[in-house]
Amino acid sequence: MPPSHRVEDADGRRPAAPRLIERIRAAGIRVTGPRRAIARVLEEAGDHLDVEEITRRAQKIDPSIHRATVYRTLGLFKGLGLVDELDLLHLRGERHFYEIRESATHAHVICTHCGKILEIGGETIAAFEQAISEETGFRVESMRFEIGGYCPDCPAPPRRS
Amino acid sequence: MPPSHRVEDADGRRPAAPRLIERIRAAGIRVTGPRRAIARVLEEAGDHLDVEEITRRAQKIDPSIHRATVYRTLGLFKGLGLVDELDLLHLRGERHFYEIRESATHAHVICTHCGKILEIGGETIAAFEQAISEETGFRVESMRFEIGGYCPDCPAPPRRS
DNA sequence: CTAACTGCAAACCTTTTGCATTGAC
DNA sequence: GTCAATGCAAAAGGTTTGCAGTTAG
Repeated sequence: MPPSHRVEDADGRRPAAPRLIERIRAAGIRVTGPRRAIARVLEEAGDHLDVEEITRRAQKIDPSIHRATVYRTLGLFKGLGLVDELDLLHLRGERHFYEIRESATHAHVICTHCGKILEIGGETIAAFEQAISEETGFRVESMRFEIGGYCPDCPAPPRRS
Repeated sequence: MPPSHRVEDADGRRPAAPRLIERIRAAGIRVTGPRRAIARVLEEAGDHLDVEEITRRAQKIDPSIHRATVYRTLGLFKGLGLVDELDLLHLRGERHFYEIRESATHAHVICTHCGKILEIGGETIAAFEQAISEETGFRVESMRFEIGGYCPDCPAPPRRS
């Protein structure tokens, strides 16, 4: 599997990232150098980043930013509902990945052979959420979909029944 | 949150567990004491167990069974497609939970307030899998659904919009 | 008999925490 | 000025691994 997750958007759309820092300020939370840097890293990322990579990129902006701060900041952003945490089927160990929370929920479809990740959104997901709400009576707050399989470019082994 | 996950089956159905050990033997893999014990623990479990709990229960059968063996055995079972690994939205830290793979995929719907877990299967899931296959061209091998929200018995905070 | 499996202990890796210092508002 | 945020280092928590002894087939 490749070292980085190239993400392809199933329908070619890439929604503009909301300005994280403005939303933090609006929430009455202090705007600091590290938070600014980490927000910028997330906004400029074209793929899912793990903490190590976020730290590396944030340190290009300010080398004194510490790993612990990255963890705390991501926890903060997550608590505010600004980012989502993924683990991508643990295909790359225990590390977690982060992405800015898009307006709509989407599923991650992961090729277990080549590591390619597709994101699926739209009507399929909306209909599913609706069905879950109706069946369970839950008020759904977050959905995590991680789907593994073989992409059209990869040789799939014969089905073990 | 309660210390153990009582699982409620949305439609009252609890499918009979396949006999893990027979499937292991059929796969030409050695049947040993620890594997027998761990398989039995999984088959008798009414809820999702983490490694610590599986180890504890397996040790009731044979006290010499070691944690490392439990990890290795679960990895083996997982590789054979006999069990699934969950993380239940990380609501209980980084530990992973295991369950026997049922014939059909199901979603875990988790109340983030009281920890209750509902399992949803059936037509809703089948239709979703079908839609994903068609949209992506992937051959879907496994799906992990972890949905968080408030169950009907728990007070939901007002929506932050 | 031999390769696969196990128990044990140590190593590993990611994430969290306590504390003194710094900095945003 | 005050309380929140940060850097650092150490601890925690879960999982993996090397190795020598054991065992299933």
